[in-house]
Amino acid sequence: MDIIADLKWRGLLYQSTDDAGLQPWLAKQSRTLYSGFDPTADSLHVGSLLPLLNLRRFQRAGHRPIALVGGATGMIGDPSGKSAERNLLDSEQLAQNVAGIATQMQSILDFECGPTSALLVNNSDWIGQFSYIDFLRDVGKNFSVNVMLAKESVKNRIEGDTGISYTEFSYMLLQAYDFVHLNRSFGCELQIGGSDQWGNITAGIDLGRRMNSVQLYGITCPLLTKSDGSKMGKTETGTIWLSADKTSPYQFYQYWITTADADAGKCLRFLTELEQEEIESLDAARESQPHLRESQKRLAEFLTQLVHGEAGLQKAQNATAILFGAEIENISDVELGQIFADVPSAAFAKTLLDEGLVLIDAIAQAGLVKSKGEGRRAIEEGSIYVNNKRVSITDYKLTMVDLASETSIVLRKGKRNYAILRFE
RNA sequence: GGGGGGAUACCGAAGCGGUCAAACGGGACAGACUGUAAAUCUGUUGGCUAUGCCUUCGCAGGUUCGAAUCCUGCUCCCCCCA
Repeated sequence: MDIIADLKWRGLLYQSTDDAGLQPWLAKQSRTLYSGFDPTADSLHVGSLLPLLNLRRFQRAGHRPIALVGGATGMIGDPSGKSAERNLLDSEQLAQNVAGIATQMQSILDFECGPTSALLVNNSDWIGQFSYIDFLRDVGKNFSVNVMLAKESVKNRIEGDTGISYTEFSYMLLQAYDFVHLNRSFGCELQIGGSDQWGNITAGIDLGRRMNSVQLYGITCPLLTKSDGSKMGKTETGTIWLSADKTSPYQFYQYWITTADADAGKCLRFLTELEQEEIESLDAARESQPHLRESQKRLAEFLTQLVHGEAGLQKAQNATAILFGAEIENISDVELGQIFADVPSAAFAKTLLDEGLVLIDAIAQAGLVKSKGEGRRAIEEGSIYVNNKRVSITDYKLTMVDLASETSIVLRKGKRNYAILRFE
């Protein structure tokens, strides 16, 4: 199956600048394409997976991907899809972010495979060179404000209440120039991005025609949204990051395991490389035996392995097996330490166990509840577990018999909030 | 500059002298049911040394036995007129 057909059945092809011509054009020879990433943090998050995987699909189909990190444009802020003016990042923070993102991309794109090796570029390398006057003369001259005003991203902001600053208004020119620069430097001819990037992509194509007299291509994919309308990759507690330091492999795995049935099919198509046949059989299984949650398991497995490697996946699955298993007992400190590496913990003196440590105090200090009053309620409601065993005695005291390992007790509130108590 | 309205817990929003730690809705957190899903149902949602005590209704004062509620001043927000 060729790349376009693959994208199509996955539902990843939203718009393209040349529906008919694209397929033969890509089939003819290896092409160079790019997608941009915003360095708003020192790690990518789940939202970046989709474009990154798309680059990867193209790479596996024999094309050369370029991941562009917006070191320069990140200082401006893309108005597309945003209702308010962006906060600007300072250049030091930006450099740090770019570095962090670069290492993460290496697990997804192949940077050492000969002619189709992925490239990582930073647009501050060329945009930073420009003087304002030069930029206006060489690039700005090619833009019609009338056309720019008509672009969706700009129009929305002008018609909305927030308005748009001159800075963000100019964003489009920078991204358009990126495309032209990559075309000149690397022969890049195709830009891919989310559907909110359409205006920026076509701006780049126009500019390419004017400045380089070349025909460039662009395609967009749908934005990945959840069936309930909320954003993929965000939870109430925060963003799901690709960095193991920010989101542990276990948490990452768990995020996908709990994917709603309604979203699972879409996620499998958008975010995995499973074959059509397998995905369709997972669809069927989800219909007939939803409780087995095969789709969610495959999804979590694929993505955790991709982002955190085989070792990360192992850790996540191990932790899952124990945490969602039966009562925890006869486990070693070492095992416990690995499984609960990212779980908050509190340390106490071992002697406390002799007279007994009041459970309410323990869960409060471990951070499972905000106050003792809340802790009291939680126990009354039956939402507190010691070593995965429910305890509903309000004045329960932890003693030596509650140790799950040599020195630790595992506390849990609700389904999946854990804390470790260490007694040394 | 003139006139009017408003500020209440995570958010929205009632309350307009005592029975107010403050209705109701949303959210959140739990429990039941399930499949670590969705939907549904139930409970909880200021703190504590806990049948009581303490701190909260924009800020600072005041009236009163008693104030989120009344008065004075201040700060901020919205609307109308200039």
